[in-house]
Amino acid sequence: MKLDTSKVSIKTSLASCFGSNFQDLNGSQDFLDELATMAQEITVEANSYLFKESDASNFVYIPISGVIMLERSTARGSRHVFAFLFTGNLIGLSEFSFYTFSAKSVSNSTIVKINKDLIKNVFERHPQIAKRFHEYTNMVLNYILDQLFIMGQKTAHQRLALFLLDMEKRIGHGTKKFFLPMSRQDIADYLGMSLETTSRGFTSLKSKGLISIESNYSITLLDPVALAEFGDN
Amino acid sequence: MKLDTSKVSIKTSLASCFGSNFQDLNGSQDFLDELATMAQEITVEANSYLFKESDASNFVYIPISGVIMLERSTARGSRHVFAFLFTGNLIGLSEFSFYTFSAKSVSNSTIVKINKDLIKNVFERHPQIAKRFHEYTNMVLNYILDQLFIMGQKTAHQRLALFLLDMEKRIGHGTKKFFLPMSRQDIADYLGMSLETTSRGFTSLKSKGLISIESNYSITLLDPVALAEFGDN
DNA sequence: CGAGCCCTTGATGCATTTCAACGAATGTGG
DNA sequence: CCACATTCGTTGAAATGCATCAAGGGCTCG
Repeated sequence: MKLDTSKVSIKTSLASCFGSNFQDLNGSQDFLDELATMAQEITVEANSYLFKESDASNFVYIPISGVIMLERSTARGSRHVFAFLFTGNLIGLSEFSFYTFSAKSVSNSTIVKINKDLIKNVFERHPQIAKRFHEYTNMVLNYILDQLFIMGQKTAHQRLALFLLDMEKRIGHGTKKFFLPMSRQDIADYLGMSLETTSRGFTSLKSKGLISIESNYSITLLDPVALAEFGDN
Repeated sequence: MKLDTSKVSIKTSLASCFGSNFQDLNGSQDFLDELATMAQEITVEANSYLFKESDASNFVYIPISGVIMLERSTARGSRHVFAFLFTGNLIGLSEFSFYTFSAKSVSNSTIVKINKDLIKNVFERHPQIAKRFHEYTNMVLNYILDQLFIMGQKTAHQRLALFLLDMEKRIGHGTKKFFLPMSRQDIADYLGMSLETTSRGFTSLKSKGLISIESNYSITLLDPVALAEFGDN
């Protein structure tokens, strides 16, 4: 029940949710103080669940390290992955009282867990912070719209190319070589295709000279511009 | 520049955005008064644009009658339809200063056009109304997540079945026979498939005895339960 | 070294797109 | 009101993309 809000990792994660000039916002200190006493830092093992579909949505989570995957499973055993979330992303922003998807940790993760009532309280006292939060929601909405567009219009291999570009931006922050934390199956379930098609996609992008595969989880984008062009066509 | 906020059609549209007990909310009268003097009711002809992608997003729109389609077009001429919006839906809730899609009227429409500054102002004065608005955003987000799931996991004919069920709920409000306002091409671009596949989908659902097609735009769901089952599998 | 897991590759079949032609509905000008 | 043009929807045939089934390869861990 004690969170060290002076840690750089926590500060940067919060800044990524609430804007880079978060510290200057009216009420930010009050918010940080509340977090320091009421929020907690938890660790989650790889492959275990943060929460499951239809659990009561009492908490909001912000990953500090590691990767979280949001998923939903169908009546007939198949699975859909909605999103991969990294450091500084925000999980559980829904205003519904139950989660509509599960959150599973892909790797060992460190996560800040915040009581939703605390958040709501802060929002009521500090409209500026609430506003930032809603801007974040809006950004997410736009991100999902883009994803919807990709799902509707692109071939499997194009979706994979665009996925890798997105991961480069979010994991590698522009470094062409980066570590892909999720399995081929996870990617397949995210992009709405079979595991085999994902694998063939990797092979195809490799043989086109667009990427190189050092190991299953280490990828280098050899030609991001051409990769983007391939994805956009 | 004068809006008759006492009209039933306008009241119901607002209620649908801001909740059924909107009138009881703190500040709702103030909001209505502002709308009465500052908002306007406009009419838009079929096939004309309310706004286009990358226009400055200065207004928020609420359809009173008619159908609006949100679309984006690609570099190479293809088009994606994000959503069909009906009476009481809300358009342009983005906090970005430019729209990221175009809004096109499918039929002749009547629309309430509200200046975004007015909205922002009201939200600052009345947090309760702002909150309703954000709940609405959240609902939209969940709706799009469902759509993403459908796009990733379902076959073309299943997507069509689920689309028809959604339209029944939103247009017919549960009346099995209803008027489909959009063309086959619009549906195809919404569901991410070709016009021909859409057409074959209609034929297939008809021959399965799930729907009947009185005319191109008049559809009856003969067996909604079976249709839902077909879509869910 | 062997078991198990994840990934890759090959072969086949089905779903969907594409190309092409036809039919139905709608609108226009004579 | 009819002939014609035009738009929109349906249907067929061929080609393609992707899923599925099945087998093999490579890595990791006991």
